[in-house]
Amino acid sequence: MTRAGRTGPYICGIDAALDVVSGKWKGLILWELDEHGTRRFAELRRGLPGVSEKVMTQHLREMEQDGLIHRHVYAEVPPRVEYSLTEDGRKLNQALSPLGAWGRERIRRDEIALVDHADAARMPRP
Amino acid sequence: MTRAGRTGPYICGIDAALDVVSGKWKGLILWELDEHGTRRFAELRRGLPGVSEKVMTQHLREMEQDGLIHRHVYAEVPPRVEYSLTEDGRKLNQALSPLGAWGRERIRRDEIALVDHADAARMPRP
DNA sequence: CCTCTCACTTACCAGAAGGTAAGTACGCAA
DNA sequence: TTGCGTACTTACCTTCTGGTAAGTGAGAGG
Repeated sequence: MTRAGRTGPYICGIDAALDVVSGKWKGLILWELDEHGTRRFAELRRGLPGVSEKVMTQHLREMEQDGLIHRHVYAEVPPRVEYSLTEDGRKLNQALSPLGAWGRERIRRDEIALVDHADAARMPRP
Repeated sequence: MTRAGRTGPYICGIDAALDVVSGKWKGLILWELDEHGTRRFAELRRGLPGVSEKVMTQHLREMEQDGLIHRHVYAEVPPRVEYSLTEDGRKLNQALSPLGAWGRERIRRDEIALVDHADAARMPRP
């Protein structure tokens, strides 16, 4: 019931953690911000091919409420908004890395197809 | 498109891993099975207060398809079915533990309420 | 005889999540 | 003047998820 109480109550820590990452693009947003440090709305969106603007803002707002990211608005025209990870967000990302390794291993082993982003920047993903 | 291709394709490893744990009770099922080694359907269900039978079977079937758990049916009357983790499931559980730690820390810090299971066995949760 | 247990299955329903498409207010480039 | 880019918001629609309630079929216990 504190400021961070977007949902819950929780049964255990995993429950609480999963709740916070379980949006279709949240893992990717976390990873993008960890890679680049600071990103603007449109940059971030270009990094996640397929997100709609609506869901993008929804996710970002929730992650801000959950204390995972900072949102800095510059009073300029045209508008400029920059997103970056909080300490908590960075820690979450670190906690996610073994999970990423597990997933990558399973993709490799089972030869599950990865999406082909012809236009997206090609870089290693978590 | 192999036998394990319940969903996908995936953008990254985290994506693949989250897909496999993202059912309301899957984290708990994983943890219960890791704790007890082998559990029958009704035992498992009693360990997760609130699951419906329908969702319980759904989750178990999906986790079996995903290669996380074994399902052993004894040809007896009354029916007996035992569930246990596969090697892959055990590894996933290990990969989830930093996430659990992160979540527990956040619960502690923010004093988010945990559900009170008056009837459930009281033991530490991940 | 009635009820409970086991491990489900089925039909139905409510709410959440995510997608599309359009609108907004402003400046700058062509 | 038309369109583009910025960072959104809003309305609407579809799909997914999980919940309830009931049925199944045989055996064991009161």
